[in-house]
Amino acid sequence: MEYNFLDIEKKWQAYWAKNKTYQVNIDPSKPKYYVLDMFPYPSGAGLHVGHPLGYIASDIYSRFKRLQGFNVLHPMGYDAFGLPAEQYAIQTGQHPATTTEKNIARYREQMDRIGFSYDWSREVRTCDPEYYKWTQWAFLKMFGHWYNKQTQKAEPIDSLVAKFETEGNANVDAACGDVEVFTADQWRSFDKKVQSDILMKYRIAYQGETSVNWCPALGTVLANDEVKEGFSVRGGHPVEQKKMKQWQLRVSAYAERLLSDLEELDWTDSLKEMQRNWIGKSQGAEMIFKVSNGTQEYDVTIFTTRADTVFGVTFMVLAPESEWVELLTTPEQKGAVEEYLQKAKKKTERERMAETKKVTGVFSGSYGINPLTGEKVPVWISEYVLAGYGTGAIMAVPAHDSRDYAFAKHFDLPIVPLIEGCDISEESFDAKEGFMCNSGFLNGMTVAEAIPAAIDRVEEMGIGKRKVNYRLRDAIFSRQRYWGEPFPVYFQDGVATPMPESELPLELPQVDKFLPTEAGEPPLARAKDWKYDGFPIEMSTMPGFAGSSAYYLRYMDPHNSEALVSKEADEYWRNVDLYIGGTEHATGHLIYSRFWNKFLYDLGYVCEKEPFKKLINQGMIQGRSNFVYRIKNTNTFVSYGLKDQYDTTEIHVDVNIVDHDRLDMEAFRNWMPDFANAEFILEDGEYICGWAVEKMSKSMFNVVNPDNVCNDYGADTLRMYEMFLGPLEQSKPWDTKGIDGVHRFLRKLWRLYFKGDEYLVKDQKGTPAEMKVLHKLIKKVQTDIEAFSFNTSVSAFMIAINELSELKCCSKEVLEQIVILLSPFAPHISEELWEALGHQESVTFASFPKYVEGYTVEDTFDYPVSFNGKMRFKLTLSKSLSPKEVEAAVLADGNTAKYLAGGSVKKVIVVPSKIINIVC
RNA sequence: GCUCGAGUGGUGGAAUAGGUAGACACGCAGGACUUAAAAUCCUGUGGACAGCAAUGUCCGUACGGGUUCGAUUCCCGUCUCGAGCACCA
Repeated sequence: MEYNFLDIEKKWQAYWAKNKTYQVNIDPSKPKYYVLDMFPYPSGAGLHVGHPLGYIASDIYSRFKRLQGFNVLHPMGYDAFGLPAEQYAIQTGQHPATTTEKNIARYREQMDRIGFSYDWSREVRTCDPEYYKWTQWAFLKMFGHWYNKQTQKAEPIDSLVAKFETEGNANVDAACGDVEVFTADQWRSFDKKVQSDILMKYRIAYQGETSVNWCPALGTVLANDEVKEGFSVRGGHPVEQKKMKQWQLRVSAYAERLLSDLEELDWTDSLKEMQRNWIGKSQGAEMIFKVSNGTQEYDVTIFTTRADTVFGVTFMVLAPESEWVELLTTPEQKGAVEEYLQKAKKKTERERMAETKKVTGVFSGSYGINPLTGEKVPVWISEYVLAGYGTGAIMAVPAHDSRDYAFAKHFDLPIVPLIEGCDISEESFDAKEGFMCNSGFLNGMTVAEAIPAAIDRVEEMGIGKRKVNYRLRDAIFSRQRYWGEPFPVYFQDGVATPMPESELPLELPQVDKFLPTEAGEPPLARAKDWKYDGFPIEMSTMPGFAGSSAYYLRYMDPHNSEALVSKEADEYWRNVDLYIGGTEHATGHLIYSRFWNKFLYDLGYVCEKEPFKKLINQGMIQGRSNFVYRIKNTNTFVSYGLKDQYDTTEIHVDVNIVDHDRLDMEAFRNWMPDFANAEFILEDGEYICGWAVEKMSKSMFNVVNPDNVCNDYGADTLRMYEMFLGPLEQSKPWDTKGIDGVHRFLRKLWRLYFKGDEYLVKDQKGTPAEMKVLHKLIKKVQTDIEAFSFNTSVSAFMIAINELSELKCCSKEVLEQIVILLSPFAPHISEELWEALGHQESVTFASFPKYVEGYTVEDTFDYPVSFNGKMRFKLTLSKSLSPKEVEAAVLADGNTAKYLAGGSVKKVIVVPSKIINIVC
């Protein structure tokens, strides 16, 4: 029997499906382990070789954990709502559900060929009404709750209303928008609309006017993490700032918990750091400056992290969008200010970013009073102050802040140094070091001492207090699109009202077109009868991250129609033990999901406060592109080595018609009509292509399809090769030519069991030499898998199989365990060999072998030797030598001695009071 | 600009509580078996120098320093690449 991978893989994939080998159920007698992949968005292009990398790693780990006796939950599903399907629908008129369905079928087919051990009975799709029912349900819960800062958790909105009715809102410490203080009597006197507007400012899911990232080309708003450098992540269209009324999630309320709970997570430092930066905690103080516009005085609150520099304030700055601007602009400055505001408003986000170094601003006409010095300072308006951070107003200290410095230089404002000996002639001194000067009672202190001292004084004076600010903003939750979850909310006389939970799911309505209406309303405005009880239903839909925020919970209990997840399932599976996916979700999905989980935790629906215990970011697999070189204005192509002798253009060539960088010239002529008559200038009779590592994409003609690899080499080879390529977390280029080595390994393995039709395995014990190879391998594979170092374990397999081949190993005892060890990596061939060894049941249900320490250690001999009568050494030798010989070796040359005793020892290294290596 | 991470043969990459640098694999070169090819197997393969040879010597982990008997590994500085954030007061 030859190693016929095509038949073998087909056979076992069918077997697993038929026997439901990987279906799991709650089993309290076994420890659980939950391994999750970030579910894919099923795009029309299908999977390329890079996509399954993480899935293969998680599959290996899942299979490993099963062998160790864990009850492993390893599900898969589809993040199926999203822009590409909708854009395709706009172009073709096809319903997004149709294309999505088709793409999912294709993904499934491709995944099945690789032999994953998913429990497909638990599959979820975010676009399935039975699934998004629970997305909508969570939204309703968020709508029905507020965040109590005193208890640091979400509480029902009814409890808030009860408080308002009895004592007003003065003692309510909530994460909320700007609300005036009112008494219980006032509250009761408000009409329904006013009450509803006030409550809206407290809700965790709320509707509010805010500056949003508006993408005209896509006709929708986008979240901060969906925008990169002023362009949409999907499609790369320009994005501008616009004020709009939008649904939002009060993620900011959870900022502190999202930050502090990072500590207990087993994530990479870099990923935690990214989240910390995104949350952006900064400790400082708020301070009140009296500001007068000549006729009236106002209290303007500013935020600063450098309270110590208050003696160096020479001006103040307001954000253009700040509400103070209108109040503080004097009649004389009105014209200039308005002109400036107009200009600033017109700029897109992109332009603002491109001009960050350009200093712009305008004087308001008002003056503020420095509360500590009593000095009068001018109040300016400038774009460099952001309305959305802090209070939208700052005290400017040009000597110690580079932005203030640039502004002061540009508008010729005074600069007062506050730190002894600092040089501020060319740039500001931003470092927090040195001793204070020109600073009244702070003089002589270090910066570290002065900051708290200054805040203490400000608090004593009652003109400010300590304050922590976060950069994390609330998530904008509506999208003006069709292909997403509808909001289960309708508007009764302008009051947003939640639908009853019994109405869920609120299904997406049919529409004639997927475009916004001519009036600029979202596509849902096209739906007939988009009404509830005669009232209009919200027309935007939820963003992509809505459906992906709690999918890991749904896998625990995917068919439950009564709850997102039953108590029993939640308490058994708890949370994800191992999560594998790309780093691109660091500040999006992984923040939202944590927020969502914490919210449900507050409400008691889930029992763990963090969703993903351990997280690994797999690297990207890049493409390896090939090039041909066309001599300009001809149809002649010159080989790589000779291209410098001509004036050439580099052209991407399909990697599938190139083998080992040698071009198949006939295939090239047939590839595209343009090249039908191509002529070649060869070196040594071959056309050699150039190459480069680039992103794997259609336009670079470097896409390698996993189906082709499975056809040519088999899924087991693909799986092992992807792991062999390099460390999981590292980006690395795909290069098909290296795959032969892994394939050869599998064939060599096969030949240990079969030679032609002859079955070689004998029912006998392993020899000591064979047992040593086996147990070293067991130890290596186990520690490597536990450390996610899959590339080195593949190497270890290769070495072990080479050694066993050399030993002509035919022991059933040894070869059986080899199969178990290999089964996480190459499940198909393992099943086949396992069956050949006489087992009825799948190798999935075997147990992971235990190594015996005695077999895994080198043969060593310890010699206590004293040297120079002073030092004492312990030598570890790999060959037996007499103490005399060893002593001679050490004495031969003090520290680095050389000893040639019959060729058994080459080098002796002696380290005082340490172990010494002797190499044979 | 700030914050992380990384730089090792022709290629992908091994090896760090400091101890034979280049495991394993690809590629390349040579050989065996074949009419031939495929497949398989064997040998060599960082660089320089010396030798008929076994072998030996020196240089080598981005660059420059430091600690150490000993540094790819630890420390300081420089350069390059990658990722993230970016007027966050």
